[in-house]
Amino acid sequence: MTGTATSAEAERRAPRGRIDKRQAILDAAFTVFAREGYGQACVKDIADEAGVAKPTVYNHLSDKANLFRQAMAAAAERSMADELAAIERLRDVGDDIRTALEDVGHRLLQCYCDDRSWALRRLLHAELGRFPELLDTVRGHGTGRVNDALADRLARLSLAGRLRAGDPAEAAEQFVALLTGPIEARSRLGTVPIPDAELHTVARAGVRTFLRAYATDPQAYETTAQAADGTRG
Amino acid sequence: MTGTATSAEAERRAPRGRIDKRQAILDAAFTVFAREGYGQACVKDIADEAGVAKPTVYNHLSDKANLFRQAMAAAAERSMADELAAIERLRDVGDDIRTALEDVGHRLLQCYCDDRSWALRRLLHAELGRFPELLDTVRGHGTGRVNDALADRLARLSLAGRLRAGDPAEAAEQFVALLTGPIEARSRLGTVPIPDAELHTVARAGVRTFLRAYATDPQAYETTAQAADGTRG
DNA sequence: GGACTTCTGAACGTACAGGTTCAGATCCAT
DNA sequence: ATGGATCTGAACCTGTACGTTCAGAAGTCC
Repeated sequence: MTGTATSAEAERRAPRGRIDKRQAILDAAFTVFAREGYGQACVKDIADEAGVAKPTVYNHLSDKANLFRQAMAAAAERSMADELAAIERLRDVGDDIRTALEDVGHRLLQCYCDDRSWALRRLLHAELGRFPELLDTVRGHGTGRVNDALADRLARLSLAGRLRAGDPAEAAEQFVALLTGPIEARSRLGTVPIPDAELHTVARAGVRTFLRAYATDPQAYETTAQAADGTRG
Repeated sequence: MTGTATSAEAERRAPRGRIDKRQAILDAAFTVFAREGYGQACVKDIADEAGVAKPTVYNHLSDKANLFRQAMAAAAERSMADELAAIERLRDVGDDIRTALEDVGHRLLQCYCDDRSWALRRLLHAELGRFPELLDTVRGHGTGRVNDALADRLARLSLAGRLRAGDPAEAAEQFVALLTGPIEARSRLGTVPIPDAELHTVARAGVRTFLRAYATDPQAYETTAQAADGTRG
């Protein structure tokens, strides 16, 4: 479609003998798979998107299936790294747990609402039947590295007496659920962008409920102004 | 899978000419789409699954796309009816809100964990790009009929002074999130069956957190024994 | 510059799925 | 039983996508 030689095209074609086409192919593959789904995506489109000839794709990655697996793995790695980075912020909670949790919640929601992140989950759901091993690839082998990391942070907070004692894994589960659950519906499964203000609102609401249930002194937080959000579709 | 097979079998041998094959076709279509995904499912397989010739499929439902839409709509209707029925139980809460909520939570989780229900969500996620109108079909035009119904019930409970006042839609959102979030991970997106005991555990945990945050007198519930579950993968 | 590797573009073989056609069988109503 | 509707099974057409092949161009290393 964009096949005619524009200047942008010339630039993309410049490094021709380079070996780093692989990354471009994987990126393009994820883009196309995300747009079309595994079944409907065709390798030619991926090659075009990557600015590469079709045989080059088969040269670097043997199969369409393998191409899909690799692309998903790469996307998952990036996505997971972002979320883990967001959680790291809980390593040094100041005086205000509430603000810290809201901050982390907001960052997690930002990761979660990224286009690539939505696409990753959509493709995971979609192709789990055909690629069962994909679940471990994406979640990071276990209950999920994100949940585990969050559980670790919450456990430390419990130990420090800032949160109620209990199963940290369960608390992490519920914390994430309180954030992502509402987003799923509001964004219409990722098809509608959510303004950052609404992400804040959802994060605040989630953390409010979480703290009411998990704070050692829930009443302490009830004084804080919590109304007048009014961000709802 | 066996369900449709038997019904298809029964129809195949008894009345061959007359009968609404339509329902059999829609059932079979959903089964096959659930197993293969839209792109990889082929109409021949659906016809076979329904015990019907291929032209008959095209006779009743013009397109593969239309076939998909109709099959999804039918499955969604059934699924939504089940969930709404579960929520109806909140119309007459006795003395014990906690037990009532746990009961509803458990029933909702049972609906949610049904094979067809998982398949419906998987297909929705998967094909939302190609069939955007599907979201309204499945959720029931709006924030989701299930969420709305639940919000109605919670609003009444708030008005009766049994739950804290606040946005009922938000409470419903969070209630559902606290239930379904943990299930998503535990069942590995529906690929692993969850024993009913674990559903109970998750429902109890979700309701416990929900009530700590939303009950008018949270302390009243803290006396109840809540430990010794130990159901975790 | 020359040898070696990689990439390109286009063609090819193959397989398979969507959708149609048609003659014959089956069913329902009268 | 007869007529009309529906279903069947198989063949058929067509488009498309996977994966391969190959000659030649372009980059890389000596």
